[in-house]
Amino acid sequence: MEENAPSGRRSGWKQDPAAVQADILRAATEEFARNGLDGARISDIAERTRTTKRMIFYYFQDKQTLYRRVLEEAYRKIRAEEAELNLGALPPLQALRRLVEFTFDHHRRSEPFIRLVMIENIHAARHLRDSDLIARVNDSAIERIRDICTRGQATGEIRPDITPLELHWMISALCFFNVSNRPTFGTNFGDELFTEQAQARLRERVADMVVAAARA
Amino acid sequence: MEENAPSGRRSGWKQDPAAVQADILRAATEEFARNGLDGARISDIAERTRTTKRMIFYYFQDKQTLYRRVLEEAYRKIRAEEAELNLGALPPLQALRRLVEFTFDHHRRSEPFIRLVMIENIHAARHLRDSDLIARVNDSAIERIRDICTRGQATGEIRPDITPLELHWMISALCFFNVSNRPTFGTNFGDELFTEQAQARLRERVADMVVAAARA
DNA sequence: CCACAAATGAACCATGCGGTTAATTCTGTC
DNA sequence: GACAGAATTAACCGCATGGTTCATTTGTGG
Repeated sequence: MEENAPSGRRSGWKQDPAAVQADILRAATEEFARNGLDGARISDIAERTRTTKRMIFYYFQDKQTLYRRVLEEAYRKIRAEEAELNLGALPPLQALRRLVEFTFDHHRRSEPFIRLVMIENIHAARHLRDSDLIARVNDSAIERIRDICTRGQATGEIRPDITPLELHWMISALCFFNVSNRPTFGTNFGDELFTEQAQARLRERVADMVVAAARA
Repeated sequence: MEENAPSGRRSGWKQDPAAVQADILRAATEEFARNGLDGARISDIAERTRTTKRMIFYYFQDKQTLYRRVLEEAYRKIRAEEAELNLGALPPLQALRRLVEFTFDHHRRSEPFIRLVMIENIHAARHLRDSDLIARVNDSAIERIRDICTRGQATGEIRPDITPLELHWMISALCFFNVSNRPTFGTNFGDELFTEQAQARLRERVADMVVAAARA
């Protein structure tokens, strides 16, 4: 009686549209992250799939729409991962440090997402702006910091003249750049900062910087 | 008797190859910075020029070569501008602060360059690596900081366990991100941080952060 | 089991675009 | 002022690539 969830187990079935779409989205994410919107080839995406080029246009109208869906999905996934972090139990400055460290690690593990954001910035966030789905997915990121701030400012541990948005900007800048600009930075100045040890050290330096910026 | 400099005044002359090449390079820089390597159209570049598409291939063999030349020229120009800054006269921490503030302002004014670097990062710095011209143009950036460090560490103002490379990384991250990710950041969280006042404030926050990270 | 829709496959199409050909005009030289 | 080589123009080309057409298969509800 109860119908299976669309992409659930359908053993015996020959068709599973939801799975096909998910498969396309996965392949497209890889391809767009690797080569950008213009650089990506639909036929290459198709080859990474268990289906054909035809189906890509069947489920997603055109290249731009597919790209937008990829972007939406990537944001959704990343924010969901971030949401798992529970900082409410920690004292404000410790929570902040933990958030920075987590973000540093998380960004390093999320190169495809970082690259999609880079690509979107090259395109002046045109497609991001077109997407209504994303709009309020990001608020949670700020809310998490706002909570830290209000708690910390109540106890006097955090200076009153800093905003959650500024803190988020700092954290993002340092953690994002570390992944996004590794190629040119490494080429220009060597890869010394990208060994495991150097990265661990950098991680603490970044945490120190942000905490120091917030401390009263 | 004395021949004019290639791109100098050639009034009366109908041909000026050097000027044509410079013109192409200028137009190509605009186009590549705006649309990326794949997004840029040679015909669009030609239209922004006083010459034709054919001449682009005549002077620069193909699209990739043109792009590489654009990249080289952009790096050369930017490092030349940065070199004008004279920090030797200032005490170490003051020099560092001045460097951060300068870099913050300079990056804001150099969006096309920032975008070229973003684009190059998307391409894993492939073309940058191909260019031998650029290799040691960047050393000066590190040397400038190294000088500050050695001076500051001699007097004990600067902590001994920080490297010029780390400082450069911090400065770059904060100043670069401010320009590179403005589109997505603004779209996701609003443009509050990008007003003149907020930017001025951010500029000081960034300077504080870096100086604090360096201070013993 | 039939009708109808959703899903799929193979072959095809239009054209934008990077790059070229070949002929023409400059410019400096002997 | 003729010759050689560089600079320039206009017209052209191949083909990769986004997107489509049309026919066929697969699944579902009556």
